[in-house]
Amino acid sequence: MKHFYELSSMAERIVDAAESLLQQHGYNGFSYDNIAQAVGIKKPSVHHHFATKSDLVVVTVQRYTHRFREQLLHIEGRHADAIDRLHSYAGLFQATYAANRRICVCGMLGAEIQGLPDDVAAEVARFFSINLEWLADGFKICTAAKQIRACATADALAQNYLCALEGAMVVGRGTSSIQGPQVVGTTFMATIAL
Amino acid sequence: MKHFYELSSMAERIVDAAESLLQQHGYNGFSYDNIAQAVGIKKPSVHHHFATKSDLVVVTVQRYTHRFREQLLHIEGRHADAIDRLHSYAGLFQATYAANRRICVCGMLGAEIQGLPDDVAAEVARFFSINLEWLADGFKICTAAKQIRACATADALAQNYLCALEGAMVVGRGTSSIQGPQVVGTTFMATIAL
DNA sequence: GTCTATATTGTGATAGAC
DNA sequence: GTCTATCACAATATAGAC
Repeated sequence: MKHFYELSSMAERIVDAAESLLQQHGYNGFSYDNIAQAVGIKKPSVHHHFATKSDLVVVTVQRYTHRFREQLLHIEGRHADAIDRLHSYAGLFQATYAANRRICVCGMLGAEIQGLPDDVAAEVARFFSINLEWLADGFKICTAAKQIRACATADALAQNYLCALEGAMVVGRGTSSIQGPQVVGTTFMATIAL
Repeated sequence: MKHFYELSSMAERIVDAAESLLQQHGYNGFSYDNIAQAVGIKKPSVHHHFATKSDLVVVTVQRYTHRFREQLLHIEGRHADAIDRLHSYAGLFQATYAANRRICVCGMLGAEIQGLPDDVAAEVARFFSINLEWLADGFKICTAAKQIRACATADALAQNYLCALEGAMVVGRGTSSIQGPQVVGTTFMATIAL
């Protein structure tokens, strides 16, 4: 399997298309032909770059997770305060949702997880683990610094925050809401504020 | 379109199968042949009961929503206290998730909403509206009775609670967690407790 | 790398016999 | 109500020419 660092420019465009289609229609909702049309080549040419659909999606999720980690680092660079970092975190989901109500790649794949290839499922689990760990670290700092009320463990708060944001994308879509995950994140942070 | 009240026993079994398949694989993840095998008839016989897939799914969601409302009424009958009612609400999601990690029919369809037939999308929106309204009423009572901290509006709390529970099913699946939405609901209620 | 052509299987849906 | 047979099409994937 190719690493997303060594993708040709066409392979990169294919992954771009796959990411977008995954966010809008899910694993079972797009085909190699959709990809082919999106990037302007024929179906078999897509197979030349990614032999199987599961290959393509694994690489797509790996790149998605990698970029997410870059964003987390970016937040750490911009905000010294843990509360500010956690607040900014919701902005990552908001930015995705604001782009034509796209949802998190792993939120979509999490819903579809039964019937997904094992290697895809493993990447989804990895994405959530990374996020839960990052969030838990943030909530630990807030708790230790007494910046939030001691109402739950850092792990439980991390889980709640992530679930609320992922759920906000799904519910927002279901209700055709223009309002995105940010407001849900803001409410959550308000409920645990001192 | 048939109403779910006047379904023959075979039609009922077909809707049972559709509900289960929707919760596990989503709209794009099951076929009429899957249904046929689940209930032990052939594919064209399924079409005899539900002419199109969108017909079948609309009726399935309508019945699902109806049963959910029955459960809400049941909760109101068992609990006089609004806090208890809201806590019980999470149990509805927990029961679904406990059955082989199934997720909410409308959580799944909400994620897939792009590309779904319009009449299906309308039923999904209706499910969420009903739930948000019921929850908002509960949080209004809690707020008025000063049973919770005044940290957000009742509408915002309702939205947060529903999103957290829907998200918990998706994230739980993605991480192969045995722990379900109940614990997320409990954490949320703890964060707004006095 | 890209293409045409094709294999194979699955899909939603219909016709018409029983 | 159920079946066999079939349609028209879309899916993932491969072979092999250019």
